[in-house]
Parts: sequence; C-alpha cells; structure tokens
Amino acid sequence: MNKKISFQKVTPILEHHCVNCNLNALCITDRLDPKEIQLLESIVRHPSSLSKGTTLFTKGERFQSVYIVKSGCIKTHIMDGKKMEKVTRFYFPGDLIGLNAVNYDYYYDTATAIETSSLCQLSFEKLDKLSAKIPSLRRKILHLMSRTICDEQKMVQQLTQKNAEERIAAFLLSISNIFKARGFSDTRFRLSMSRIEIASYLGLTVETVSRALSRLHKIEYLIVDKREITILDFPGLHALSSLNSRA
Amino acid sequence: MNKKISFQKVTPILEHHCVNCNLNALCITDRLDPKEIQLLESIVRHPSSLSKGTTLFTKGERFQSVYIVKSGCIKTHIMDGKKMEKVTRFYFPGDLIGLNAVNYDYYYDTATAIETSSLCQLSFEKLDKLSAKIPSLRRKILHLMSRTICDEQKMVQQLTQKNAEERIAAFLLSISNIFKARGFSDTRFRLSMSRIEIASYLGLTVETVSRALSRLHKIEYLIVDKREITILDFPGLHALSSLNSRA
DNA sequence: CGTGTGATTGATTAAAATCAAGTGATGTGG
DNA sequence: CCACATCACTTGATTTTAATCAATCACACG
Repeated sequence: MNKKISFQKVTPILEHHCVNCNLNALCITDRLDPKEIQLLESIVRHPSSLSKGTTLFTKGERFQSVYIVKSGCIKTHIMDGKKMEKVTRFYFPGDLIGLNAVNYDYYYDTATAIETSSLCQLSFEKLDKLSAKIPSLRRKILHLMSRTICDEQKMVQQLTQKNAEERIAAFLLSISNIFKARGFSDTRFRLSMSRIEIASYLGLTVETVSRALSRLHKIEYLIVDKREITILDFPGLHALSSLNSRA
Repeated sequence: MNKKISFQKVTPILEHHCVNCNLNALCITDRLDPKEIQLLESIVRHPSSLSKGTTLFTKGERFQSVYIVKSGCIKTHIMDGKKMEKVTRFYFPGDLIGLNAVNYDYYYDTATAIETSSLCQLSFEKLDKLSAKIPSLRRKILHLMSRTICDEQKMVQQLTQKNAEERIAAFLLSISNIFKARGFSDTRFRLSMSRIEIASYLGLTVETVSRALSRLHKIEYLIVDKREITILDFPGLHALSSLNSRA
C-alpha cells in the first residue's frame, strides 16, 4: 500500500549543521551550549528527504533510531485489525519521533510522511550514551518524554470531555500554535492532513469532522477552503475549545 | 474536600529495605544489581502510610519527588472547571507516580489514595543525578517513561475505538493482570475504586458503567458483587475487549 | 433511626455513527 | 481529448449509543 524505503537510500541534504539549524529553539538542542551541540551533531545523521506517503518505520520493526522532523509533517499510526488505521499523532518540525519505542525493542507504531518531509536521524543507543555525559541533554530527553506523557493525557482528556466541535476547535488552535511557533502565520495556514486523518486522530468520523468544520465556518469562527484554514475568531474558538491547548 | 497531609507527618514503616522488597521485579529496582540497589536505597525515603482519601500531592504544587506505590492504590486526577474531576490513572504496587511532572516544575495532576496505601518517596533531583552514574537506572527510567507514553496511547486507542462494554471488559482484564503480576488471584478480586472513578477513568457515566457490568454479569462473563469481581470467561472477555490489554 | 453516598435500573433525549447520495478534483487509459 | 474511475469531501436521512433525567435500593455512619 504505502511506499517503503530504507533510510539510507534517500538523498541526503548536504551542508547541514545543528548549530546553524533554525529549529534550535524547538529541537532537542534547545538549551545546549555550542560545544554540546557539536557533540550531539556527531551522532546526527544528516536530514534526508521523504516524499509524501513514504513510510519511515513500521510498527514491529526493530527500534534503533529516533527522528527529528526538519521539515514537512509526519503521522504515526497503527493499523488496527477490524477497524481502520488510527492516527496516533502528527509530528511537525522540531518534534522527536520514536520515544514510545524505547520501552520495547521495536517501533510501537508506523511513521509515514503526509507531505514531503525531511528528517534527522539519531541512533538512540548513541544518544543515550551521550546523555550520560551531558546532564542538560539527559534532562532534555526526560523533559521531552514527560511532555509527551502530558500531551497524551491531554488527548485523553479531550476525548472524554469534549464533543466533536470542541475537539475540532482545539485541534485547529493547536495547529495554529504549531505554525506560529515555527514562524508561520497562525491565522491562515494549509492543513497537511486529510479529513480522514483528522477524524482518525480525533476519534471521530469524516462526516462529523466535515460537519463541524462547516458549522464553524457558518458561525464565522473561521473560513474553510478545502485544506486552507483562515481563523477569524480566536477568542471564540478558545472559548469553544474551553480547555488549554497545546503549549 | 479531601484531607491533605504533608508527607513528613505520616508514620514511617521501619525496617524497610529495597533489597528485600517483594516488589523488586515490578519496581524501578528491576535489573539493578544489589550494589546499585543499595545506592538507590540511599535516596529512598522509607514508605509512609496514607489513609484512604488522603492527598499525596496536588496539581500545581512544586514538583520535587516521584513516588512508588508500596501497597494500596493511588489515583491521579484533575479537577476540571465545569465538569467533574477526571481520573487520569490508577497506580498499583510497584508503579511510579509523578513522571508527567518532570517537564513542568509542578505536579500536573493530583494524587489521592483510594484505599490505605504506603509509598516510597524519591527526590527526583537525586534520582536524576544517580541515574547519570548508573546506566541501567537511566535506562530503566527511560523505559518507564516510554511505557507510560505507550499506556496513554493505548488509553487513547480504547477511547476512540471501543464502546462502553468493551472498555469495561478491557479495564477488568487489565486489573486482573495487575493482580496476577502481584501474586494475587486474577479471577477473583476486589476493585478498590468506585463506579464513579471507573466511569471517570474510562470516559463514561456511572450509569453506563453499571449497566455494562450488569450485562457482563447477565451473559455470565463474570460475577459482580458490589466491588467484588469474579471472572468466569476470560476468552469471552478477551474477545469482547478485542485489542491487547496492559502488558 | 434518619441521612448521605454508592450503585442499579428505567425512560427519554442528544450526539455522533452509519447509511446514502452527490460533487468536484485528479488521474488513467482508450 | 474524452470517458471513466477514484478519491476526498460534503450534505442529508436514519439509527445507534451513551448521556441525561429520574426513581429506587442498599448500606454505612453519625
């Protein structure tokens, strides 16, 4: 179904250096000093490009590396017996993929590019060893994992306490925040994921997602033009989604 | 509403030693050698007893320690504005509480004993420093955090893909597993949590939980006598809950 | 012995799933 | 280039599930 490639075969983007990377503030390198970043860089595999629909790793595959999104967008998902695939998360530039696999020795879900993306690869073994030497890196990894736990807990909360429309509102606000943090417009952006993927991620059906978007458009909280979203009423959306959005 | 105590005031249970602890296989000490356990022990505060309804820490309180359940059962929960409290998780002997607070400097939820419990306290700062010296401990902490992420993701999956009855079935099977792993009967056990807490945890209402239990009783998958559960048909319950239960 | 809490059961309602139909964009092959 | 298929999305009608509203029971506790 999906294209499957080995990481080695993809074209490496040359002259990449962590120190110059514009994602530093969002990345694992945040709060590391230049010398530490250089150490980290020594274990980073230069970012490679992944075309839309290409699978990075598959559930059950041997876990070896974590990946950091350099550009584009990756989804992790689980093929679930009877039901359709379930999207577990979307990853944006700076996000670290694979932390949930540390516990097992194999990947816990499948990662697929939903648009052309590039990623940096880090051997987890090397990262772990390095973190023993760099306390701030060790801390950073712990923090990232802890944050991931909190993120998942927030998701659980959303699923249990928000209705369809509130979930969509919260989702759009979180995407808006993600774009903002990465230096793009937070009022006008293009969703890289399909309605199906949004529905799966939010535990809804496509129809419900579509209807919720239509209604938010109708009450003029936002403009929906296919995957192009323009937010008109931030306070309204915030009030609707009530709970706190992604930090 | 709930009693609140400072950890210092509770009665310490004397002559406690990690090396002799019967929970070792389930605890953070798993796979540490005796010398390492001794090092760990030096930073462990002997277990203290917490009576039912007593709060261990409150959301927003300064994060300093993680806790390991020695006996009893602890719930973490979030008081949520308009709606009722939401139970985020139940913790059983061997479970580590507080990992989601590492990211912030304050606890992310509130921990309360739902039956008389005892806990070991570990300064996270000291644990972190110690983990720099003991690679297997560092690994263990990473694994625990990674597992927690997976657990939360499973929860998300359950909420999006299982109906009320399936969730209850899965919940009871997971409790059964927990008891089994701790050397108790997995076919007959007493739930320490109320129906309200189960409902909150599973994202359902009390009525729905009650009805689901009644129906499972009626079709003779199990016997429900107040909080006493006797499982009659494991295969049936497994089939019903379909997805994989807690490992 | 009343009061409150936890739990169960029933009736009704509301929300989202399901079923169904249709549009528009994209792509394929004749 | 057009006919046809397919996919992503939308909108409508109907059904299903669980929430809500309501009543009752059991039991623990002061």
